[in-house]
Amino acid sequence: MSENQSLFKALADPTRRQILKALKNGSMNAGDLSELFPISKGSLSHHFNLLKKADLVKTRRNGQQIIYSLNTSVFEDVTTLLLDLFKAGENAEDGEQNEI
Amino acid sequence: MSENQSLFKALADPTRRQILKALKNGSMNAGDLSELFPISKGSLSHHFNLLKKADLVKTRRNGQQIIYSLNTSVFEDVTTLLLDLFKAGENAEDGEQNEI
DNA sequence: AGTATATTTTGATATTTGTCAAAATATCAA
DNA sequence: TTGATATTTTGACAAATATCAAAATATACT
Repeated sequence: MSENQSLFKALADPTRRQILKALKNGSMNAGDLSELFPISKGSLSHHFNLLKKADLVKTRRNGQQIIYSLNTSVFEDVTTLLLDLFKAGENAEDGEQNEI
Repeated sequence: MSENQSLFKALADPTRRQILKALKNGSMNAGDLSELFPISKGSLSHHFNLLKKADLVKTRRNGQQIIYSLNTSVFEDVTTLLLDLFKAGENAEDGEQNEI
């Protein structure tokens, strides 16, 4: 799957958007995150995985825990992609046409 | 489906993003759009419908043709939603918390 | 080594999504 | 009104997705 596609797909699920929102003000481990959602830890882990593949979150391990945090640098990418979708005259330069 | 959800879902498909991109520099009718894509007109019409529900495109009829154009005002909404997802300290105001 | 805790992975399943072909609808033009 | 063109709608189907329970993995503690 293309990089952009995995990014848009990752944003298309409400649970994943809630996860991002929960991480806005600081990192959280998987267990604490799981208490915010009424789904199994397995399902949540699946969502973490998609967010990670889309480069929307970073992880580090601290002992038994996996700590998730936002990868805010991707935000700029999303903005660029949206501009590319909507704004006439703001096309990607030749040869670096953004994949849509 | 919530307004935001239909918006994110609509953006999650590559064909639909291509449609938006094709409309960036001006409106097009359904038939001309269909020549840009290797899928049936029925399938394309389905995509048009989702884009319309997400308020990403507007339509008008001109005789037998349906003319699609971008609804650029929604671009601001998307930007707001993304800020709400990523930027700490830029939360929606109380009582008008953005649905995610 | 053995047990407990945190998290991910796997396999199964129900739902959603994108697609096509064919039927239906709308408009135009003779 | 009849026929042609443009588009949407419908019904069927395959592929993708979200979910769960259970098994597997990784780390910590005694």
